[in-house]
Amino acid sequence: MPELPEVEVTRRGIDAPLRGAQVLHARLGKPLRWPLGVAPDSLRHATVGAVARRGKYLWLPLRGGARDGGLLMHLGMSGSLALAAQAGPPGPHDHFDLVTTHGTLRLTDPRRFGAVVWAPSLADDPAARLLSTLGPEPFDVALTADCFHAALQRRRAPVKAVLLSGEAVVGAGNIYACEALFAAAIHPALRADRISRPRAARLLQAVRDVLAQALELGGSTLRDFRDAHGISGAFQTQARVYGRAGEPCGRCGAPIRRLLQGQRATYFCAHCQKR
DNA sequence: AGTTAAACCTGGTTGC
DNA sequence: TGCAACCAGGTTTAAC
Repeated sequence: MPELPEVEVTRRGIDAPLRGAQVLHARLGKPLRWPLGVAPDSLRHATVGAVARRGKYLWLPLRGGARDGGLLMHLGMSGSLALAAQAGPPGPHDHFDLVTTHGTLRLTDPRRFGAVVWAPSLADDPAARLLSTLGPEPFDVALTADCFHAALQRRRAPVKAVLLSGEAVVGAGNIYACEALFAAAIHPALRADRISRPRAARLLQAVRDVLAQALELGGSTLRDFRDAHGISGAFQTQARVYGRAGEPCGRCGAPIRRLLQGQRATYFCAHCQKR
C-alpha cells in the first residue's frame, strides 16, 4: 500500500478540489474489506468538507445528506484514489465512485484490501474502533524521543515488527520501516526493548526524515500507486535497501540482505545495521 | 498478555 | 508454452 506518504499525497490531491462539492451519486463495485454500512443513495446531496488523514486512513466529512457523517477510507495494499472531472465507465478494479459536482472520486483497488466505511464521526464506531489501535502521528510535536523510547521499551518483539505495528508511531509500512532502520543503522531483528534512548531518538528522526523525503517525491510506486491526478511516486528509485537484495550497500558496499520477519520481507545491510 | 500465523484477494514474475 | 509456486505497499482475527 500506500503507506503514510502515499496516503498524504492522495489527501493533498483531493482536499482542495473536493471542498464544498455536492454528492450527486455513489456507486459500489465488488465488496471491499468491510461493507459501506449505509445505502449508497443516502450519501446524495451531502456536502464534502475538509479531507483529513489519520495514519493510513482518510476521512471525508459529509454533511447535509440523509445523515451527517463521513467516509473512512483505506487504500489497503493496492488501492489508489483518482479525482477526474469526467470519469469513464468503471473498470473491473474500480470498486467505489463518489460522483460530485466537482468531479468523480474513484477508488481503484485490484486486491480489495482497501475499505470505504461510513461513520457518524471519527469519534463514533466503526471509525473509532478502527482508529483506536493507532499510535501517535510521526509529525506530532507531542511525540518526543522519550515517548518513542518508552513505547519501544514496552515491546520485546523485533524493532522492525514494532515499527510495522504502528504502536510507537504510525505511518511506516514495509518500505519506510526498512529505510528508517537503515538510516538509523539499527538491525531490524534487534528487540525493541533493547534499544537505548539515544538510538531510539535517532530512529524516530530517521522515520520522520524518510517519510518527509517520500512525501516530497510523491510517495513510492511499486506497481499500483498513483496520486489523485494519476501520477506515480518516485521514492522507490531512492530507496537504499528496500527491494535491493544482492545489490551493494550504498554506504559500505556489502550486499543488501533479505530476511523474512512475520511473513514480511525485510531488506537491510548486515554490516551497517548493528544489533 | 504478548507474539506469531492465517486470512482476506488479484495479478505479475519466476522456475520447472 | 503451460502451469505451479511464490511474491507484493496492510491490518484484523484467530491461534499458540
